[in-house]
Amino acid sequence: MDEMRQNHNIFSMMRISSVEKREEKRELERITLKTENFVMANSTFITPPPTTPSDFVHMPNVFSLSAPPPPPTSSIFDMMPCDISAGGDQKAGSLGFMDLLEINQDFGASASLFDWFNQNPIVVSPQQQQSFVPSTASPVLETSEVLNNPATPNSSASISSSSNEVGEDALQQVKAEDQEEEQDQDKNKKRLKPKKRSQKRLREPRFAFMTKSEVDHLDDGYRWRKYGQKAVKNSPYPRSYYRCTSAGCGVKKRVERSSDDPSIVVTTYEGQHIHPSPVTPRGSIGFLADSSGFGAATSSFVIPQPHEYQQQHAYLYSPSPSLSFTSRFSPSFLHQEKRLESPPSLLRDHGLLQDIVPSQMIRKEAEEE
DNA sequence: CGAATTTGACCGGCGC
DNA sequence: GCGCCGGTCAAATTCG
Repeated sequence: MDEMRQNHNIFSMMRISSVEKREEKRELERITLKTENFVMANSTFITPPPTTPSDFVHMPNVFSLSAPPPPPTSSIFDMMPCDISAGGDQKAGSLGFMDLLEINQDFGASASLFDWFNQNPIVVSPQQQQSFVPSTASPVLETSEVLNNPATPNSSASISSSSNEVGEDALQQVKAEDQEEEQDQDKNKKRLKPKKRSQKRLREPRFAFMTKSEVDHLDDGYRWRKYGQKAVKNSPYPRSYYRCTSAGCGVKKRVERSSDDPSIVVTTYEGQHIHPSPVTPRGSIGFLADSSGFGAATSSFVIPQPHEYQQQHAYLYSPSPSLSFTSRFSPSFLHQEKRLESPPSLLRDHGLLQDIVPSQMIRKEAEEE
């Protein structure tokens, strides 16, 4: 486990809307791949310690597509191809990969990310998800597909109510219909019997990570079962689909390798684990065991943050007050180093934290002000 | 032998 | 309506 983990270095992540317009999705993917050109060109990321993904970057799923990508640098921060202020999916999202990374979090007054989520239920209605207008609205939104996950006791499902009831009704109706149809068609072989698919699929919040790894399927402490693989358009590399093997847990993830840079793996989580990680990595507890960010988080990780990093995060993720979620949420992804037992200087020696404060970033900050 | 993976078919949404 | 495409299913196959 640790060994595998050490071979993976997450250098970016982005949040992905659960209800994406295809256009947005394609653009997102395009940009996602583009980012690889900006990332850590000089870094090898072979053996980061388990707690080193200091190059974690939070990226809202809806980028400012018009924003030109930054020039290539070796900085993890410079790679961000988007204007965070463009808003984006502000739902609470998946964080499970943090488990793998043993990343510590700090959510201000909250004892943990999970606590923070509990205190700040963030969900997005499909309408809101589709528009994603950078707004000054509170990140706390109403109704979410998240709520449609019947097996998500720890999520903010309590807000959902009506949508859930409707969903259950529909499900029962669909089930009844399925029974009838299956009786008629069960003699048919493969794939001819209609399944519950007739129910409109409701997407869970998605959360994507870009990692630099030679291994496609990153070990994040959960057990996954591969259920599909598809060729990716414009890419020689296939996309693999995995599902959490725990009973009742509908978390999925898909893994694909960048066509531009085969060393880069894009892992997208969807849904929320309803169970703790079956494999609890050393020093990993609490919400980290939940890849969705909502689930079975119980512990707290409140570790003093280096002031300098907070400043960076403020710059990176809260260019506007409207991003209260993002600005509070995402910076913590950059705080993995908080938990490091070794000082940052050590990491720099390994090339892990170098350029953590790129000069270019500082310039940008000055420009924006 | 059970679990996991592979893989081609199928489903459903979406754009034209 | 049709075709494309992402996502899923499930039988067949492989693996441990």
